[in-house]
Amino acid sequence: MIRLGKMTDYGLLVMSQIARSSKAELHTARDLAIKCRVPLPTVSKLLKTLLQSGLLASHRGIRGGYSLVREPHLISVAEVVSALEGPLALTECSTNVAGLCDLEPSCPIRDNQRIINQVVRGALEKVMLSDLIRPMSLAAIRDNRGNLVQVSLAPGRMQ
Amino acid sequence: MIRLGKMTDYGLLVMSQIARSSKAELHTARDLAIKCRVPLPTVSKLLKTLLQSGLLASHRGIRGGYSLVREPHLISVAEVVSALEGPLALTECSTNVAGLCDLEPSCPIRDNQRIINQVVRGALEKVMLSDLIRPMSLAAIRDNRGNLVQVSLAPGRMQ
DNA sequence: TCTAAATAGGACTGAATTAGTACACATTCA
DNA sequence: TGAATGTGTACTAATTCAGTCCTATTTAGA
Repeated sequence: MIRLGKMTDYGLLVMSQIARSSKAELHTARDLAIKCRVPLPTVSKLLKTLLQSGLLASHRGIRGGYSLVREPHLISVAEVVSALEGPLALTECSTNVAGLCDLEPSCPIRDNQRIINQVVRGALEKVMLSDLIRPMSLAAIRDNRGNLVQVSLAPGRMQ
Repeated sequence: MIRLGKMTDYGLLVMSQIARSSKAELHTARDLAIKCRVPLPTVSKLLKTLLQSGLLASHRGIRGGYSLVREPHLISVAEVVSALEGPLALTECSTNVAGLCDLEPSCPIRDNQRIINQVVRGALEKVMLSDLIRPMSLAAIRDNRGNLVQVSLAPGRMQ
């Protein structure tokens, strides 16, 4: 249905792992790799990216490690996804300077993308990291007003 | 931010093109290719896929062509995207039979995916094809109750 | 009944992207 | 000073995707 790269999956996994402990606690790349069962170099790469995006803080040197810069309920899935998928152009045309695209000035693709992006982004902004750290029991997310909304996890076509 | 393949973009474009005329009218692959400025073989491929997904009906032979099976306001973007992106496993693990994944039984990746998919799908189900066929002026989509909701198309980081 | 126009289906290829690895360097603390 | 840890860059292998081509089938009309 919607394609999140493997890296993004791992990233969410790593972030939730960090989110499970107290905010101040430091986690080394090695520890996270073991706990998440993801190869160390890959975790390391992820952590660097998340650091650069300002979602993590790092301490170097022996006894170093990574920690969240905010509480889990203040970090949205949208932020993590944005960080890892990059400021992504949906297709090359989104990055065109005006005039390059021969469908200009009323490029319908571009409009479609804008609409869809807006909708999807809005949806992901409502899911917070704290919603992901209860592995088995989540059945609701927060709506715009912070109220819990039922999420149907009914069996069925999952795409 | 979210990656829809080029094919999906084209697909939405083609679908909206068909949706612009009356439901009964037939459109040949050639016509659609010209109007959408997408290569004919590509359009042809798209149409076949959309046909198999039950979103289009076809008439063979000379004077043949494709038409929508439902009114544009009854076809959601989610349906078109599902049809074109395939019954997509977000990562390989979504298709595993139980036991293959060593993170079982409480695979957090899987749960994350389920949550995110649910949220995104819900969002895309609210955008109908008819919302895409007003290229320049769309500023609102329908919410769960069918009311128009403002969509902020403010300039800014578009991911 | 023949022909042209159109869909149907599958095989193939080149290119782009991504996941993952490796290595050299920098920093911190005991 | 040395060990543990993060930082940054470059590279490679694998996968996926977009796009093309070819051939069969169906239909309408001359």
